[in-house]
Amino acid sequence: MRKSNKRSNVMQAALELIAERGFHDAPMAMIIEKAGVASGTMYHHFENKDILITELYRELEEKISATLREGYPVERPLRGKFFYLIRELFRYFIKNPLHFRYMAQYFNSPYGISLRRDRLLGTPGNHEILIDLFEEGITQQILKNLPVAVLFSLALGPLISLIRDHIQGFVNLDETLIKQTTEACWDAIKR
Amino acid sequence: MRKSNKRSNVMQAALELIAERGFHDAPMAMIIEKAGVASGTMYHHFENKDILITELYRELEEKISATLREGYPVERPLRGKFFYLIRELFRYFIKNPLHFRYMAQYFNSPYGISLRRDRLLGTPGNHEILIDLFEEGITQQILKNLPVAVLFSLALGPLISLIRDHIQGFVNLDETLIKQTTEACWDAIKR
Amino acid sequence: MRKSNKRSNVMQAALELIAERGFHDAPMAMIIEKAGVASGTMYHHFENKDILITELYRELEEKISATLREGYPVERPLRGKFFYLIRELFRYFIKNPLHFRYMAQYFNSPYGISLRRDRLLGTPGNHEILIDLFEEGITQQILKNLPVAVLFSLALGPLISLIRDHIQGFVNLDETLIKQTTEACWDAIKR
Amino acid sequence: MRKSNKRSNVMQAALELIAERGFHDAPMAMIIEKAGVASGTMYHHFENKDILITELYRELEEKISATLREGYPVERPLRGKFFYLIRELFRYFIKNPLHFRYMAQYFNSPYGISLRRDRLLGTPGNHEILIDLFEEGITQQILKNLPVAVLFSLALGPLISLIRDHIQGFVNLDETLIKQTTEACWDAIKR
DNA sequence: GATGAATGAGGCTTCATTCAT
DNA sequence: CATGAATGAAGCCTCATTCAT
Repeated sequence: MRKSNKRSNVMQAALELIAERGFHDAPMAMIIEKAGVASGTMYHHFENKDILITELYRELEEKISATLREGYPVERPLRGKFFYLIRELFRYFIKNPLHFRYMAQYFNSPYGISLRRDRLLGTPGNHEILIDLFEEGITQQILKNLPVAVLFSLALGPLISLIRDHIQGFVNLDETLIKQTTEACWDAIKR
Repeated sequence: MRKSNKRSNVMQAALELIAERGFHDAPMAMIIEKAGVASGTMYHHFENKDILITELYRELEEKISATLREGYPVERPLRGKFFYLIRELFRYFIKNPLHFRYMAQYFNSPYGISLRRDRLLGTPGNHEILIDLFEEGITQQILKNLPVAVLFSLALGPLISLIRDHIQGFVNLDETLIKQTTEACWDAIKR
Repeated sequence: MRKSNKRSNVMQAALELIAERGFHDAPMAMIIEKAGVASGTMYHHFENKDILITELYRELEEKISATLREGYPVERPLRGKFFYLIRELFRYFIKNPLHFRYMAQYFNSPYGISLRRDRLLGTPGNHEILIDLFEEGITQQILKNLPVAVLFSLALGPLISLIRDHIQGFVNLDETLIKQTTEACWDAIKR
Repeated sequence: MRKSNKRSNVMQAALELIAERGFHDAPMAMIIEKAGVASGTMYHHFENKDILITELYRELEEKISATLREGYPVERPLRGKFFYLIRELFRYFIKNPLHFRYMAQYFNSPYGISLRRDRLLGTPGNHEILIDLFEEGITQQILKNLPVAVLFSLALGPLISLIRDHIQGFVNLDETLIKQTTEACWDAIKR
């Protein structure tokens, strides 16, 4: 007997509507209708709109995090780990453009504006993976001796920007381009 | 010929409120009150909320654009021009954090989501400056042979990410760090 | 034969919440939670909110009534009986302030507004005790020759008013003050 | 040009509906409709339902207060002043039963439960008139030496109780009965 | 008897906008 | 140009109640 699927219907509807129309223009009533539930049911599961929005963000974050951890090449050298993470992120968001749009909105709205790591990579788990990576790289003198936040931005800033272009249809990110871009990011951070 | 005082009061109030609270949480009534005008006056100057928002966006864009063009080193070599542009952008947004927040929201909302250059650099003018720069660099084999959109992302993605961190207080972008970051971006795009 | 535990939990929760917050601000869900039962259980015992409210009123009324009848001095003269009733009412409500607040609300709401004796003394039993007392007093020319309703008000109006003040902390009704007040009420009704 | 009569339309509608149906069962939409205004207009004048309710209470209080002060017999002896006040209160509420019902509900709901002087006589002005009266009476040894709150209750408790009975049709308060009742109240408080 | 997810009518309020002055 | 009372559609959420387990 599966755990209430009304709840996940709501989440899916919210994801689609908010990603496509924005927080403002995705009224509760619209989400409710798309989810095929009663309004009371919505509020039975999510106390209010803010909580729905935040909860949905957390769920997406967790999914991404799990994806990245899944095949993380613990054994490979630093460069290999870096390439793995960036490539998987590219793939994930190309495959799940709604997740990208949702998170981008979240981070650029008052909901997420004050979140640390507004890099579409918020899970403590992932965050630490990258921090460890960067710190290790600095110590080993493989990476530039810059604040970790700067390395983050150099590595992930272009990714965010490009995925948006790809979703909007301004670029076509194929595997070759992903690889080349990742290499360019590596050039930015490496010594 | 000074534009109406009331009008600029409205724009300033809108900038502050929207930057800090988001479009969805900055109702006309609130902007009206903060601006110290009557609601009728507001609609006298701006036909509706969308127009206010767009108008404000255009004004900010024009300011940034003017700033960048002002001291543009037409004579210097490509690398020097690139460093100039990136550095001035950093400086501008550090000096005008509300402009950054406003534009970031604009680009990540349905208002601006479909704008071509969602890189806080939307003006045709600037846009062309950078396009020319990149195309010239590719031809001269100074820059990597990548789509211009990718070079854009490599150059401006980190900037956006870092300025947000700086505004949020997660990094402190001083001139040294700005220079180092710009160099790293150059490493990313140069051959 | 003890009535279901759940049932009395519900009644106690309803008493407390309604007395303190009013009918309109004591939703079923809140009573349900405070009672520690499931919503289905609530409706198992009380068909709907109105019935719960009325049922609770009846229960309180019966308790007060029983208290008054318990030591009623059948033998003592009229004045003694009157003093007994007033004193016991004072004592009861001072000891059970929530009962007072509940009943006060009940009588002043559409639920009880049309009840004959809106004097916190609704039971036929008690009602008749007082009616008999007053009618006897009139006949014996001990009490003023006024409509019974007027005697009621002269005797119980001050009581209601004072108990509220006491519960609110504006007066401190000790035994001395109770006695003095009762005497004053007697002055009001006696010839 | 009269001051907005929309506002007073709203107040009148609220008075009638709430007095007759109770706070719960007088939804804003119903008041709005009866007042013949748009919902926005309602909220233009009254921030929310609570404020409407409180504001209405204050207005009624002020009206009563003004009525009592109007012909207050400053020159007459204490007893005459007392009779004047009680009689005028009787008359006022008999003439304005909706005011009585509204205030009774207000005092017995969480809105007014914590108000001092829940004696349908809340204005500082009036309140002081009665306090002065009682204190003077105590000093002059005309009245019983009881706390002022007790004298209040003895004087006004019966009035409240009787007016309700009158409005409900259980008694018919004519001038004779008013006079007799007032005399009984005087008996209660006088030495 | 007991549970709690689900329901949906309806309540309160917001908010962009209009219009008479 | 400026004012601010008025508008009403629409948004968010509550709440008594039901029903399958």
